[in-house]
Amino acid sequence: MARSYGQYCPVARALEFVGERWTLLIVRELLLGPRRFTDLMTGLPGVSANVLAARLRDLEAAELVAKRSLPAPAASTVYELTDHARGLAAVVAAMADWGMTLLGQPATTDEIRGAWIVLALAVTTPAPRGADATYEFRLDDEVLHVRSHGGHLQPRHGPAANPDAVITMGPKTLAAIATGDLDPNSPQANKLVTTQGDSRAARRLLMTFSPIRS
Amino acid sequence: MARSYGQYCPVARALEFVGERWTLLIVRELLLGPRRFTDLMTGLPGVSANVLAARLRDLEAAELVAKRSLPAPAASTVYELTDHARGLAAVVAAMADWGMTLLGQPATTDEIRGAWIVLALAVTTPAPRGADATYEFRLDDEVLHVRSHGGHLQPRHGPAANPDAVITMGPKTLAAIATGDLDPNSPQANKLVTTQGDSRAARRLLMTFSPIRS
DNA sequence: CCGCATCCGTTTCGATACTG
DNA sequence: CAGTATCGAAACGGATGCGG
Repeated sequence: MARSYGQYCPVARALEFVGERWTLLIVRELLLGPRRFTDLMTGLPGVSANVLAARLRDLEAAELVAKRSLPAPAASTVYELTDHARGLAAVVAAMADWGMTLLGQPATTDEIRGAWIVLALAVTTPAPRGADATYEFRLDDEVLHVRSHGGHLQPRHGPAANPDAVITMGPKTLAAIATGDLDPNSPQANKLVTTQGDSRAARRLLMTFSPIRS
Repeated sequence: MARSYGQYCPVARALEFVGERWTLLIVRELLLGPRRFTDLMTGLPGVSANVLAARLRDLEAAELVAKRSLPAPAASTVYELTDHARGLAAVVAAMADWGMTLLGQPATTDEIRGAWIVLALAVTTPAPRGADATYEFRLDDEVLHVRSHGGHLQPRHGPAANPDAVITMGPKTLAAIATGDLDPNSPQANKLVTTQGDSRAARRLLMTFSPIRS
């Protein structure tokens, strides 16, 4: 298990479980749904297999992650968050909110995944209550969807079963909207973003993703 | 500087700044006000001087911490958070909130500081708007105060200039209230807690610190 | 005393290679 | 696909030393 801080403090205790390198990023990946080992490897470029395996072992021992065997044809195992670990969504959200302010321009060595931006936006953006809807995002070859439900935006891996709107763009374009570098209402954004289905709702969602400018 | 994750993701970026061991606990200490190097050493039992010095150097380089020289008589330097770093209060709050659920009983090797519990409670507890008040806490030899202002509870090191109420107890008693192991209205709590000044308000504050039981 | 810097043994990380 | 084995590099932790 992880090294203790020897402090009777909730913050220190939380860090003993998720404070090690890569751990919170694994949680980030699993917040969008169950994943296989190799899915996590590709979603976490830079991590090495032994570290990932060690973290998953520790998280499983702490009952924050459960290993589940998929039924018949798929013959594979997936990792998923337990209910207790889903409480970490607030921690990841706070990190995403603060981290957005210092994201800046991507370094040449930075990998970009649409899932990371979608997650950050979804967990930090309040959704209108009572107006449930599902949006599918296609960001290069990544497909995800976001469900607006109960005042929250719930992001998920994979396509939506019955999306109200489909939004297609590059992950960098979405990042530019998130950082405020690109106004989703600008003609420039219109060239970079394609919407299908309820385009009006899709536009409204993208506008809520744009930070308030002073 | 800290090692990069090589990911263009707000969460990863935040972790590059505050994800290393001890860093977020240093922020925890500084959220209650400026501190000298040795203050931080005693507030962070277990940290070694070289690691603390290294973290402070990195935080200063990232402009999250500023080193300030105290005027004439005190002839000393203090570290304090910059405005940007104060945005981490939300991260620490989320950690404290989640960590509270797994705090349990203190291990025999655990140090206990009243400041840790007061901070955790203050940042996770909503305060009534429009009813500003100042509470002084005396937890063994530690003295802190909490100001209710604008719907938030602002914790601080040291005594209050003009407290509405003074609350005296052991840090473990406060922790027991925080975890729900002790009902602040119980006769047992009455024996362990002393209040001066506006005792009614003090009781109300302690009740808001108690988690909702199901 | 305060605020570190230096040294050194131990632990952890990261990259690559290898296996059922 | 899902990891384990190995090994050099980096980080951590504890002790000591030292200038202001």
